[in-house]
Amino acid sequence: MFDNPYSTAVLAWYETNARDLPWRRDDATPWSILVSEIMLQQTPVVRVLPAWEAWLERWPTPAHLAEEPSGEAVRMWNRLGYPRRALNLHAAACAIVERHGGEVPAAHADLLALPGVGSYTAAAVASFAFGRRHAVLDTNVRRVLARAHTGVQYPPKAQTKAETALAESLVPPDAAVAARWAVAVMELGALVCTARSPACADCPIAAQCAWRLAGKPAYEGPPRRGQTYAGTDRQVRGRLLAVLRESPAPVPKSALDVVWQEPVQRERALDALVADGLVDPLEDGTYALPS
DNA sequence: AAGGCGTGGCG
DNA sequence: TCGCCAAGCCT
Repeated sequence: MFDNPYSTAVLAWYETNARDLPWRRDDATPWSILVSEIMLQQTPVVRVLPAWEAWLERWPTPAHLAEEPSGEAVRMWNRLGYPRRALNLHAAACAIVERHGGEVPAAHADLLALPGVGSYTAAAVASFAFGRRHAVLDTNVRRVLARAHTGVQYPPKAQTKAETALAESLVPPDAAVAARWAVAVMELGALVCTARSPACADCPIAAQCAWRLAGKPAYEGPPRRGQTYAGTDRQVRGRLLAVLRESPAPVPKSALDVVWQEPVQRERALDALVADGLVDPLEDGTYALPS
């Protein structure tokens, strides 16, 4: 039996508080929505906006991207971070052309089969682009439900079955309403029920929020591990790839060697980039983005 | 299933 | 300052 005590207030709040994001406009396509979802994985909206515009200007359909070498996708990705997403998007475009006649599929299972598309992204695209009824559970929604429903400040580090079950129990029966609920509760988490300083005074469900009613108890549990960056392989990979992105031609290894002093770590990072398909070692000893 | 994978802004 | 955080995915 469906009982979502938050949906009416959250939906009404969304009507007047939603951001005007380009991938939410009427002229957004399933492809442009898929691109936005991949770009938004672990990446703030403000940084995605210009990248999304440029990407769709150049590749307005999956077929346009599929025609190009994967390295062009990596180059276009610029400094968005996690560049394997560019490779995934290129491979997804190829798969969409080969398996779906160039049209982004609407079925969750078909979306899930695309590289770089996990359960969240598949549900988001099915919901936002096609109006399908799915639980859309991202970090924003997890935080809202942790607070409003469970009464704790933060969700657990790894997503649990209980969270999935809760999210599914809250999906409105009607598909169109469900899609609206999905984007609305995400937006609430992004704008009001934020991680560091939630604006409870502006929250449409503050009166029903279990965490607020309990006096906003502080998070209890294992320390949430922060990802260090300086000195890691990730930083080295980032520097190596930046050299290749910025060079229109293949580069000699000496151009890569200068970005990191320590040779063992440098070689390990380069080997990993090659293994990941982000870098192509050419026969003449130079390196390039993949073709 | 815990940890790797980029980047940059903010409190 | 520097740790935390930002519409996760993959192995």
